[in-house]
Amino acid sequence: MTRMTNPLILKLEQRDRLSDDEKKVLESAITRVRIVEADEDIVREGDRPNESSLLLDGFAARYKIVSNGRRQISALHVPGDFLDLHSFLLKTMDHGVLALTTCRIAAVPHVTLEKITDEYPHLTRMLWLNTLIDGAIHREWLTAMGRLSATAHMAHLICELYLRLKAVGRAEGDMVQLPITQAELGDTLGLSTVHVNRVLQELRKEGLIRFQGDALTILDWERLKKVGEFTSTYLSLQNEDR
Amino acid sequence: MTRMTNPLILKLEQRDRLSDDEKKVLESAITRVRIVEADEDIVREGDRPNESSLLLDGFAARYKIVSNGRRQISALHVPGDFLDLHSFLLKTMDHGVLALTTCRIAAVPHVTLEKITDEYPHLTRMLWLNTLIDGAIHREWLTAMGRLSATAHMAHLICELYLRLKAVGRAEGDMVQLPITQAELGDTLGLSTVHVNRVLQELRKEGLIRFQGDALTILDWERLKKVGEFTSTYLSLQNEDR
DNA sequence: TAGCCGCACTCACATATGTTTATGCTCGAG
DNA sequence: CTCGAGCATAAACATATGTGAGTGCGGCTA
Repeated sequence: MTRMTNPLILKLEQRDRLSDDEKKVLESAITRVRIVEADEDIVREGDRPNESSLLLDGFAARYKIVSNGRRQISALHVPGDFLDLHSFLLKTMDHGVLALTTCRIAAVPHVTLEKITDEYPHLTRMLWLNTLIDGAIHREWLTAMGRLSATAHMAHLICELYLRLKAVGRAEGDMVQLPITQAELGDTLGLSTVHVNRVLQELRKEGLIRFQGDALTILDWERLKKVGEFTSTYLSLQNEDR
Repeated sequence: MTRMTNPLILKLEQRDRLSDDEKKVLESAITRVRIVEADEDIVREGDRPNESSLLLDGFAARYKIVSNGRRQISALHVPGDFLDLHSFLLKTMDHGVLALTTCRIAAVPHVTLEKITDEYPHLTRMLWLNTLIDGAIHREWLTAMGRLSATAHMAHLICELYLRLKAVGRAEGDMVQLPITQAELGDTLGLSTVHVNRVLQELRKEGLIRFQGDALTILDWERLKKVGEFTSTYLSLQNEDR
């Protein structure tokens, strides 16, 4: 059940080389590990955390509630993702983070992060990079939301999640476990659940995906990418000096 | 015509104290200043810049083009903003940046940024913060785009731009110069220009704004904020230790 | 083993926003 | 002083997506 490697290290090592020293620093940055049950808040809007949460296992989402009770999910997180690394410098949370499934979460104190920025420049850049990738994903979502059809947007999201899960070793061939309800997908894409349903059926009918229970299978990667106008550049999956 | 203070310093000093030393480093980080005419690209998608562009004067936008030629603007920039600080670590541009008006742009070499991360931890955190604010704005736009009506979204954008311009000393009372066409606003909000027009007229009719030529005047700040469900937390306008 | 709850799925209908096409400013170029 | 380009505005009509009100299945829980 316990993973060998800290999934954050796995994630960062895909983007650049980490020294043994840096890995040790990251490992020891974790103070405590806790479990958060599905549908519980991990951080709340308005909080001023003194530690950042690293997702070790499970799925989580950043979200905001607007006046009429509608919800928008602005980020979906998979193991290896920092959920609120930005709270280290932004201080006040401008959104909440909730567990979509049972989550295993490691805490990294902000004082430790500060120490890293004081003493480990390259590691600092890697953490900075981590938040920059979040930003790149936000921009991609904005484009998809503003200018793609609902179907294309959904295809795009599926491509992204598949690659991100694969990058942290959570894909089994063409299949990933994606324990997200259609209502949650709607809150992510800015759609009603009814329309999410319509759109998923279209992707299924086109033979692009299978989605039974939590198991999402990519049936035709090339066509799915084309429908979703997906290119993976923004995920920075290249390993290079940073 | 020339501004006394580097507007980046103005922007950062709103968020935390900068030492004289840090300010000197920022000032001398600039190699050359260039002018880019309206509608010209400042950086192109796919580029791998070895310097980042700091906007000294003018308006600029990050954008992406999708298959059918439609365009989505994922960020609007005002003086003091870094246009592609993220290219320092992301390396490859996943979007273009274009000048909306004539722009005065300073170049900061990536080698200089690397040196800053090696030697100036606090200044590094301030630059990191700068990109985190970009990210916070992206999230806010996602929420507005996904869950607000077109009218509310427009009101929200206007509130944000007003505050951001004011924060770098570009507001004259309730008025700001906003040289952005309705087509560009549409590409920002994910709307057609026709609908942008409808929505602006509604805001005018409601007595919330005046928008003549480039001059945007806030007539009723409180109601505009309410219509746009706007709270400024995400802009991190608080001065505190970071 | 019954019953309930969450979730996927449906249908009929409503509407916010898009599309197409056209008009008339305003301002700069010549 | 005229012309044309770019932009804001307008009206008629089209459509993607939302809303409201269900049904039914599968898996917990008592």
